[in-house]
Amino acid sequence: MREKKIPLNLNCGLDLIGEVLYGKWKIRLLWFIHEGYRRPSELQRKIPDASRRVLNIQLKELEQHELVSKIIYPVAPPKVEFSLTDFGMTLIPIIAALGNWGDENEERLKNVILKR
Amino acid sequence: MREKKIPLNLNCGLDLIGEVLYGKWKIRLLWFIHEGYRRPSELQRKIPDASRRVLNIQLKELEQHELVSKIIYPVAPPKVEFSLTDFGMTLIPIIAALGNWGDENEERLKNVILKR
DNA sequence: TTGCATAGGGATAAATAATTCCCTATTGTA
DNA sequence: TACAATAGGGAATTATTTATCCCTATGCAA
Repeated sequence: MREKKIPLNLNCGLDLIGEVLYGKWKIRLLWFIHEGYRRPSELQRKIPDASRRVLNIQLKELEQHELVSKIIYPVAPPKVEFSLTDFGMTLIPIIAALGNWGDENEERLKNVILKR
Repeated sequence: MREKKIPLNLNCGLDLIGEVLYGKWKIRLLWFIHEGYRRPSELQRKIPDASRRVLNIQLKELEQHELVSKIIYPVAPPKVEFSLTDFGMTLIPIIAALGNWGDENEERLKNVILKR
């Protein structure tokens, strides 16, 4: 998310949450961090379909939005750990609900997504 | 969503729900239909920031994914009505949770989104 | 008869998002 | 010494999504 030409909509709760949660991998990042995968390389391995680059970028945005915090250990080779902030933690039940809905409807969803 | 070059990920519930809910206006469309705004022109007026075109496209995808159904009345001028399917209805509590989280954290979210 | 409301599609342009490839640096291991 | 793992940024390119503009059609009201 760099400068936008199209003005932001921040009119309602759905606009607001959209601003911080849009991004192909953000919800999964939050979820995996919550599950205890805190280092960039671990997250990378959990989400092999995403490019390293995008994960870095989206992690940085999550950090700017105060959903995760980042600790850089001054060692070599470098060590970095992410964790959910208290604020980020409040999203976990909602993300769980999203994932559950997807799991519960797996059959049907695969059908309608792929049928086209 | 036309042909994709990048393969779909349908590994977990989060992937699946992402496939049907991604799209800038889809969640809002579902919500407004749930609130009783069923005609395309009404939805348009509720979401003036979206172009007519995209709303049509996203409504069509929601229909293909069986979250909404569409009735075309054979009259002139044309009349069309959308409604949530039973399947789509099961998303409403989750969408409500998303919206509530956004509303409850309005201050903070506006801050972190705009501070940059 | 002009204009508006209805619904929606095609073509194209613009904006945004994500990928790919290549670069820096350090330490430990084969 | 060469290579892997660690973390991450720059540039360029591709993919995807959304917006803009223009078109069709019908019926009603001023």
